[in-house]
Amino acid sequence: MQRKATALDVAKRAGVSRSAVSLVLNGRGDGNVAKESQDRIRQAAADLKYSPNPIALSLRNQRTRVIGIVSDEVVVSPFDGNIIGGADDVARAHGFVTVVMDTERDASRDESAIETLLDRQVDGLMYVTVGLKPLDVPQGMLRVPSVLANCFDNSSAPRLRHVIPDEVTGGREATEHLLQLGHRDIAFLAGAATSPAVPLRIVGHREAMAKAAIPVREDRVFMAGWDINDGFHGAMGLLTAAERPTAIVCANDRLAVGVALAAARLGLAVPRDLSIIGYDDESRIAATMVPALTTMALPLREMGAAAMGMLLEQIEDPAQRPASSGAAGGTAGLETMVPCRLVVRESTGPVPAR
Amino acid sequence: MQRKATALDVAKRAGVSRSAVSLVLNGRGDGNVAKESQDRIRQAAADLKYSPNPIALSLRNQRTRVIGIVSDEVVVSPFDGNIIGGADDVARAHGFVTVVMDTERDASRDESAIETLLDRQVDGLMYVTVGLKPLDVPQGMLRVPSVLANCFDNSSAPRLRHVIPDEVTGGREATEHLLQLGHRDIAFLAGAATSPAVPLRIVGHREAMAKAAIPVREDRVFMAGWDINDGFHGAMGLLTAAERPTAIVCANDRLAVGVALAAARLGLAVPRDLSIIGYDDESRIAATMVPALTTMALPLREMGAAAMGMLLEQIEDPAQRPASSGAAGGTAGLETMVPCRLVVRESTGPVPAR
DNA sequence: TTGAAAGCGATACCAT
DNA sequence: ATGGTATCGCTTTCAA
Repeated sequence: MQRKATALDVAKRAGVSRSAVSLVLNGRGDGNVAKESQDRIRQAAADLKYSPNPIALSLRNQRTRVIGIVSDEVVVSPFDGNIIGGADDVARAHGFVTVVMDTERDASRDESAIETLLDRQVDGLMYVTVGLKPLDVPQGMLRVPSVLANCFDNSSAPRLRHVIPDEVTGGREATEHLLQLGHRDIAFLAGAATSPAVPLRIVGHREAMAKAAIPVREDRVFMAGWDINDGFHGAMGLLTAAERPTAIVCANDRLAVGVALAAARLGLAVPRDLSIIGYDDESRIAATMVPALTTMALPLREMGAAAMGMLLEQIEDPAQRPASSGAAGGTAGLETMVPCRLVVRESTGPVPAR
Repeated sequence: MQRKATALDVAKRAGVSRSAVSLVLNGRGDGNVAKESQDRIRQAAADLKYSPNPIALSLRNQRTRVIGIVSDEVVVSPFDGNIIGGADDVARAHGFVTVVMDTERDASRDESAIETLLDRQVDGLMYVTVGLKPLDVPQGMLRVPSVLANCFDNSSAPRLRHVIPDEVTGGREATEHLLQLGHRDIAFLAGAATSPAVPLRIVGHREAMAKAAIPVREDRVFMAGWDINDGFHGAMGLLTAAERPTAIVCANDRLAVGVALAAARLGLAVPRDLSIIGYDDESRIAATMVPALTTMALPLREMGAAAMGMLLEQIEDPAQRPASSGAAGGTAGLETMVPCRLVVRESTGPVPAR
């Protein structure tokens, strides 16, 4: 691997000094370097395929154009990494590179991941989680511009901007979709109480029911868990009771798969006898289910893109950093919510005549 | 963010020169620096929490201790990123950092991702894919030590080492498991012909059948696709025929979900009436299916770890690079196979008495 | 308009 | 045993 061309090589070839090369290639040529020198320099740079060495640049400028992303388990888990995808898109478009460190669900690795990244002089930091969750913000994140995606600062005086999905509206619209189809007895299979998304989605559900003036039966809303078997067992209970709901909202798509399995086992046709709606729009699950799953899609890409946008802004213009803008308490100015999107497929239909 | 301590700060505090600091902190103190100076230096370094600036180190040493990982869609897709997880473990243990760039299934981004990484002076490169596949190795990968994980050099004269799962054995052992349970009429729902894993798994299946002296009915083995609906439709065909198989091997776990859905709809109990075996051991799918899915697990972590191990070896000892070792053609010395692992759960059982 | 020189932070060689 | 100095590649200030 022969060495790359340096600014000195370009300078020699163009018959000028290194400084001239630097000026011209950074657009500060006019008024400093003769027009024809400029042309020769640009030509030489092109000939040699010159591009400045980012390492030297970093050392000199004290900025690396690297954004560190720490994730709880986005990379390693089977969940869609689209938050990171969306973030990376935006970073790349601005000439930044992202480096991702996954702590694999081990919160004790947070600090060290951040330190490693900080040590490598990243210009900014982003923390991404698979599911909505409160985060004990690692100390190090306060030392450079930072932002949170799908999680939020758990401290009493939050300091970091965060981008999260609008779960309440998501929950409400899912139920509203069912209501519009004429359903009145709607069950809600929630996930686990440990996720802050769950109560929010339930609030949305209740709002929709209230607006339609339908009382919510308490035995129709319960924590089930997040997995296929949880959905299966939850649904078996619901569907073998004397009076069964005509529709079930699930807090994720895997629960919905379990529900579908239960329905099939009980000889219930979906959506003829039972409507099912999922949450997440998990790729390779929701769209190809039988029947294809109606679901509330999480705006992962948008969240990642929005978070990265905010971060880059802070980096280019440090005045933007919320830390300095004061006004203690409350997540007010720090929170950005992105709407979820209902994807209607085939697992929901009109309420059965009875 | 006040600036970090530099070697000069340490030198001043210890009352010595920068060179002494460098020597001592790099273990080359003995015989060069007085014992007590050494102590003072180490003390000062500890006091100031000194750690060398990696950027400056990179510039000086022309090695960054960064490994670039390019993936087709490991990050963005809902597939398990454990290859990357395993690779990263090993890298971290050796003081390397990985930076992952996902091309999101757009092969035209390969070269530019590699160039970006090379430009940033990564010490080595690894290409990771979600499924086994032939790869048009990006030119740039030949310029630094590189390795392939879950994919292989598609050229006529392969030059890069690669680590892949032993698919033939995987396919064989899946079928053997069923054979041991007494099944004789076993169907094989393969994925799509575009994946090189498919023919290999089928070869394994045929080997097992041949060893048991059972002829393979051609209508029992076919390309179905990879998704839930593909499994569903494939199984509906198989299970509504006059003579139905007592077991179905699926080329992945989502196919198996589809098969289970079909079985449930047809009133067939699993595994009493039908045994199902999956492939991949997809987390959050296989283990929590109803019934829990017996499946052939891919050794993702091991593959990533093995690949990274080979890569780091090449980096530390350039003589290891296969490019130089010659002996054209054949993937012989370049290929490392890692065995798959059968995970027995509840979707397989003894063949039904008839 | 141009080039020389200082630094960014670290290492390694070479005199002392 | 020790410290001065060149070097990695680049930008930027300052003199000419």
